[in-house]
Amino acid sequence: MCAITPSRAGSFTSGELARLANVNVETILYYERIGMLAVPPRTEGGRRAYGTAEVKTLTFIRRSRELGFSIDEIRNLLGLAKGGHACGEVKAAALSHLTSIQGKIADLRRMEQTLAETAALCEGGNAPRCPILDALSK
Amino acid sequence: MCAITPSRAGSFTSGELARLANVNVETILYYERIGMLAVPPRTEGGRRAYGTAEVKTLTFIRRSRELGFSIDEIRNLLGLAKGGHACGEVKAAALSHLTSIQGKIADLRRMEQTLAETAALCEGGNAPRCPILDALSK
DNA sequence: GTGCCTCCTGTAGTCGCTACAGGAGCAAGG
DNA sequence: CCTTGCTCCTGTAGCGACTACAGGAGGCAC
Repeated sequence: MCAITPSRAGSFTSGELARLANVNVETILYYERIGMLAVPPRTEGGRRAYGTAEVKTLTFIRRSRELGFSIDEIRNLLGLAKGGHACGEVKAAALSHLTSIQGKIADLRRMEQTLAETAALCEGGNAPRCPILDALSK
Repeated sequence: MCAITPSRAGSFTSGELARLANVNVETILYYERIGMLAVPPRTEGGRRAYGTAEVKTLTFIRRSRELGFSIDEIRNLLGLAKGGHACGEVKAAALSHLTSIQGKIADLRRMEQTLAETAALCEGGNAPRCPILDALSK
């Protein structure tokens, strides 16, 4: 499962962290810049040295992003996770996000519906007037 | 329906066009900048003077955006509309876009499902460990 | 005349990265 | 010891589709 071992005792480079958490190195640097990841200590050579906690945090961020949470929402969740015992607030955030996802689904279904109806009006071929184009300029 | 009349004989200012097509003035300027709207003639005072064709074009763009077409896709559709008799290509574009919308819906439904399952694990309250947070860092 | 509204130009910000450029270090192979 | 190639570093610019100003001019009503 975990084929990547730390290059130095107990610390990972940014590339190793990237592979472990399944994100790009550039994304890690970006997260550091915007304050999503703590600034890590450096090795003597000036390279970033991460621990296993960062692997967890970064994986948390990636999973949350995959579920459509915004960076700000995730920042919030991380804050709650740090504080501990805020399960109620976490659940509320999750349910609120769920609602917004359902809203987006509803929007897309309306688009799908309209587009399907409109496309159905059209025979294709080389007709001089296209009912799809007509429908779009109303 | 059409409460806005041209301020000069047969031509609209950018503000009038904006209200007619239901977009922001800034959006019109932006579209001009990126070549989506033709550069209009100016009045003596230096203001843009649009005709009814621009109302149609801009409405077309807005409606297409509402259906989730990208600016580039719309540029394409406008090109086809200009050429005339390209009904087949228009229909193909519409169906291809429909497929991509359906893909997005499927993505969101997966998110919805995962999020709902995850949220259901959680009792809320002030529990020390939160199953939602746990699920997110795996 | 004076206040307000619209219009103009131009630039910078949004979100979440991605893609470079240009330089330094580090490990393996010859 | 030297080269080769990989990774790492910093910093900046680009994407898409706008939005939000700043700063100035013109025009209309009171």
